[in-house]
Amino acid sequence: MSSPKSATVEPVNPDLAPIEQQAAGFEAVREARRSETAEDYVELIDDLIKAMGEARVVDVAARMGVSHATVNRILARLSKEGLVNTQPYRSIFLTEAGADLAQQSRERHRIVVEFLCALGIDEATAERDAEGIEHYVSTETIEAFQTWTGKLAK
Amino acid sequence: MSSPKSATVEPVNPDLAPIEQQAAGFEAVREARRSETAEDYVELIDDLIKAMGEARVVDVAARMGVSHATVNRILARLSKEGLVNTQPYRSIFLTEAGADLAQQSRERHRIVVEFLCALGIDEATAERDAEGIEHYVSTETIEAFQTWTGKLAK
DNA sequence: TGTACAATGTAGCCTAGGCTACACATTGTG
DNA sequence: CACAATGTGTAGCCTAGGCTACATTGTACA
Repeated sequence: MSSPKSATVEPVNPDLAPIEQQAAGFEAVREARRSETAEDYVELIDDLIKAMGEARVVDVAARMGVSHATVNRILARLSKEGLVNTQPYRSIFLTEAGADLAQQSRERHRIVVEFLCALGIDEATAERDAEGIEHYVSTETIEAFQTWTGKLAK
Repeated sequence: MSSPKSATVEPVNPDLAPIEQQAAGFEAVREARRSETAEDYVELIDDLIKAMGEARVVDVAARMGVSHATVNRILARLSKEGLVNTQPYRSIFLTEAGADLAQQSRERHRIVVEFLCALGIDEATAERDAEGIEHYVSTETIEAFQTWTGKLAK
């Protein structure tokens, strides 16, 4: 290496965050990413059941924009994790845990969208951004969003 | 299936978004996810170079909270994509494209953090949340954040 | 100068989540 | 009732990004 230095030490330069803190942050993001798929799927399945009476693989695939093979693979995982109940050639059902997660996800999603709209962002963009954002927002931030949506609305 | 229905058609129930629009949204999120790793790495590498004079695999690994093997694998991809220059056993350099990307990422990151802080969120939380959020925020929303940070600061 | 140690590189394994191609079920209809 | 069409399941391949274990290189110092 160009200059040997002792080892992985705290920065001489104070511009950088503490190592452990930064690493924990990235780990938290990776953790959030892991649950993202599950949240998106149970939320969509719940929407479909509410709106159409049932959730079918073909509809989930169309709305997620993926192949039905991908949906099947993910459903197998969600089933293993106790979020959905599936039987061959039957439509998809949420377990109680799955329904709870869907409910929470929908709520977070709603809060984020409403907040973005309160900032003056058009609804379509707010929807798109919320889809990506909602999984990475801490409880504190969600609460702040809620508070500010009320304040900005006046 | 429990009720046959014709096929994947527009919802009878109007609660659901149009299929193509929803699918495009999820596709956009997947697209953003693909560039997320690249952005995080070039930003970190740039930070390390600025703060310590060079970016080494061992430091990147410590700060990302992953093994050095993972860093090497990702550096190989970034190198293939023209974002970094690496030579065996030498420290890591950014290409011009990599430096540009780092600059943009840092800017987005800063805007998001400042906005969250303006909402009253403590800086540590703002930093953590920004790490996840910054990759999924549209240009419109970034601009709105900037505008509101000014307004809220008064 | 040799050698131990730290850093880097590499191989191989894993999960997640994409895909296509092909196999099998279900169901509406001729 | 049979069969075509649609939906569902499965196999196999790919990339990304985790890991551990082991090999190799560079550097510092005894």
